[in-house]
Amino acid sequence: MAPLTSAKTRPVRLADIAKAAGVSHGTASNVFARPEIVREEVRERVKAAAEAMGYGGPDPKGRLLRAGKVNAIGVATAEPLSYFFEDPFARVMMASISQACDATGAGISLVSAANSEQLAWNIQSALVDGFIVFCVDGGSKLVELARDRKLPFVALDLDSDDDDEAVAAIGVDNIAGAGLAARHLTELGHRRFAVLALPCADAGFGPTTREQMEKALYSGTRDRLRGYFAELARVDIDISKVPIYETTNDEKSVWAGLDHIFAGAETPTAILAMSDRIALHALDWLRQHDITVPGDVSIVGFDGVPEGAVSKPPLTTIVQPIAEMGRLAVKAILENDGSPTSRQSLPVELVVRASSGPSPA
Amino acid sequence: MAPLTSAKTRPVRLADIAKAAGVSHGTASNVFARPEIVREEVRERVKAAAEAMGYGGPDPKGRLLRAGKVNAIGVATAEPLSYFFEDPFARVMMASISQACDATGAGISLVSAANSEQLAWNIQSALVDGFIVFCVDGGSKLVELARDRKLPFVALDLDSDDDDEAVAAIGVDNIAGAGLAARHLTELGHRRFAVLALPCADAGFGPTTREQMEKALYSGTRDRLRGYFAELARVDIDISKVPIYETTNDEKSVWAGLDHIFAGAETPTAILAMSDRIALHALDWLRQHDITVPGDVSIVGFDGVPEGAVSKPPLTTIVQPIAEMGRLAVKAILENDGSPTSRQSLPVELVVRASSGPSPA
DNA sequence: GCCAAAATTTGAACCGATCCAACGAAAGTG
DNA sequence: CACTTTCGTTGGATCGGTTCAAATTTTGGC
Repeated sequence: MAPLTSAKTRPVRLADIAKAAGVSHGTASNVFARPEIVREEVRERVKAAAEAMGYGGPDPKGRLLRAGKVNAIGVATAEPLSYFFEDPFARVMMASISQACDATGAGISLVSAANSEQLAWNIQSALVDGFIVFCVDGGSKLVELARDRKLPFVALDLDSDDDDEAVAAIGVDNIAGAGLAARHLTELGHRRFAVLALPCADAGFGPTTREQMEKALYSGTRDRLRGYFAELARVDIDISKVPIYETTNDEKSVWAGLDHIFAGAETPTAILAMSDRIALHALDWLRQHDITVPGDVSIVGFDGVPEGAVSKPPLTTIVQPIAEMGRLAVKAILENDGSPTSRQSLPVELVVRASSGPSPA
Repeated sequence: MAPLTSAKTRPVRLADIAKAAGVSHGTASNVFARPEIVREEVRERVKAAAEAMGYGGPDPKGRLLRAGKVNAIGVATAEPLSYFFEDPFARVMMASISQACDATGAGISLVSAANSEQLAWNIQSALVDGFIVFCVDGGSKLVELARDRKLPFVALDLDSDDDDEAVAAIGVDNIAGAGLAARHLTELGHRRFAVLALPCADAGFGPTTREQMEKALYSGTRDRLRGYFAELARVDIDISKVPIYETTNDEKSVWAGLDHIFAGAETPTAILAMSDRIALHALDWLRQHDITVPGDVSIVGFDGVPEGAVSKPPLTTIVQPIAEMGRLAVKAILENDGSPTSRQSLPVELVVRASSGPSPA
């Protein structure tokens, strides 16, 4: 084949325009990186050559290798990428992370490890200066992978049991928070409880037990349950009778859970929901079944997402300092050069709104 | 200074462990990239060396340069990064973009060009295989920068006037959509209108005019206005009397706009809101001022965000095929090797819900 | 017009990997 | 035993830039 035009249009490199302009590539590089140190005449010549050859500026790929810094932080989760835009908790967290990044000019790379095949690879090949790992589920595997990259990283809401390793982690005291929720309801006179739990095992939902929940993948789940039950036990409620329904944090499983719970003879007057998302779906179910909140049933969520403030009725919940957590996480990545800092546990707060009231009993 | 331990802990490179294991760097590379072609004994030796020296696997920076593909697409906007998580329209769009990316295993890099200093740099240095540009505002500058990278890119909702250049763009027919909204209201008998507009000039809000709006930075704004007025004029409404209030798409400016509009002697019975976000804020204002919707005032939004379906009352709006747009955009990036494809205009649809009704007059 | 100082430009080294042609050794074949 | 294959390994080229010490040109002073 004779060269028709130029066959494969191989992208123009800096070296090409250097040659075309008759300067060394060192000078060509300077034209783009530090134009002020290049004589004007030469600068114009190089720029003209670049223009003529359709050169789109120095390729960041090349620069990266030398500079070392990507100027972006990776946010990793074991959920699909859309989790970041659909889950209320994640959204609030991401909004605060992104504000912190904006302030410093850093970019954000979203990396998902939803299927375990790509999981490892996505994390291993992410071009980032550090990781923030969302540990909602399958956290420890993610943390391990992220740590193997030897980059600065922070785990959000890491497994509290997992502190054998010195990893930086930012979380809240789930046990105390759950205790707060339970106590709020017992103080209102409730004695018949039900728990709508976050996922425990892989991708299933249905009634479960305390023993089962102790194996939860994500320790936040475990800790919240422990917190609930410690408080209920404290006021002599027979915790063996409290139904626990494991959900997948979505409408379908929550509704199935409530179908199940309210099918029993002795229906609860108080529901402990492990996330606001669960609680909000529950509110929908209760409304559709003409069960008044908080008249017939009280419900307390967990997280403190903005939607909870405008739901019908507004949700009593345990609010996490989500924005603060995001800010701290970014700060930890950007200021930390790799060495793990200590784990931080932030306080949670009970915010009483209209979804909880005195027991009807 | 005598070398205490090893001074600056320079990160371990593949070459280091190759030396330590007594193999060539080619073989060391194979151990990680294609372990099956390396003899087991050697493989183990190299892995052991890597482990011992704390090597975190091949650095993607290096690989990138050779491989060329980043396996991530960049999503750019002139808004702050948090826009992606806070704006309802952006969220829905991002959710669909991220689903498409998940399906192909691509990552997502969020790049913001909120302040014009970083603007250029952030886009120029983003490590991505292509760009999806959100053109809500300041679109053309962004598009220009993105195009200069000579990477595949797609503009979402690009300026309709800007088609002098062959850029791939995916958008909706804003004029037709706005026309649909206006016609819906005129068919309900409305004659007194007000328009709550999207930002037109830089970062300001207040009453404005049609002439002013023609200069809108973002042509979607311009086109929607044209669509509204073309329809109103068609049914002989005196469009010179229709107040236009420019908002910044947030609560404060929308409320100020309504304060302004309803302070006048002849209050409107129908409000054309250029975005659902504006419409939803307006709904709040109207409720607080005991103006019933749609009894006293009808309102029609634009975009079709999910929140509109659950507002009080549910919002009549022009829905854009947001998910479809996201899917097409990702497809265009991933399948396109750089050459711009044609612009596509997707159809919009009027969805009548409860925020619009017959004129009270 | 000569020399030192200042301003530019050069070219090689480097960033951290992957890829591949070539080579050596072990295994298989006649 | 010489002769192909096959398998594993090597080392150099390459990706596309940045950086910096040294070389070169300009400028300024006298």
